[in-house]
Amino acid sequence: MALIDPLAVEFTYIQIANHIEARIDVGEFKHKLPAERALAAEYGVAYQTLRRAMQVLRDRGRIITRQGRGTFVAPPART
Amino acid sequence: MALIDPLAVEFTYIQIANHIEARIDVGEFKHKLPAERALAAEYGVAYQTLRRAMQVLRDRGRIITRQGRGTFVAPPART
DNA sequence: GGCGATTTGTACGTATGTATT
DNA sequence: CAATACATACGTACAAATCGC
Repeated sequence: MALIDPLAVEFTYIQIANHIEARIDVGEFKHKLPAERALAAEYGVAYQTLRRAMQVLRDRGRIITRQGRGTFVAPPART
Repeated sequence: MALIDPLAVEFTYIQIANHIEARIDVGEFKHKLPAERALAAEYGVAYQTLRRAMQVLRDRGRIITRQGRGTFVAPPART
């Protein structure tokens, strides 16, 4: 599965952020997400690159991260 | 001048962000800031660490960064 | 309370790409 | 076209918080 294309228009960390967000939307991740380093390995990117993607999702309000605990799906924002 | 103390309570990139912000406030930087790599060398930290500090200042609304052009002091926010 | 395992956080140094001058 | 300057990406090491035993 050619998930990440380094030559794509979108940057790697944006592609990953979008992909993880889709996995949240589809219900694959309901509560706790895999460890950052596990996700980095899964996507075949550097840890710091995956951290960037996570930062994007935090900015989008989709995840909540706590040191030592993990990363969790954020409750849907009230509309 | 022991600018950055790796053993301080604040993280390196926060210390640097605060220090650069003070230099802006004091009028040392009025328009254009030195290049990121020059600042990294001046503070004796890695380029990516200085980039983090700059991100903090962008978040604080103190600077504006443009690829290929440089980093500039942001006009004061209206109150 | 201690200890180890797990997980996120910071920091480093480097390479390459992209935009501006 | 060359020099300058910001942007992304990699891989690594160590620190800090949390959890289970």
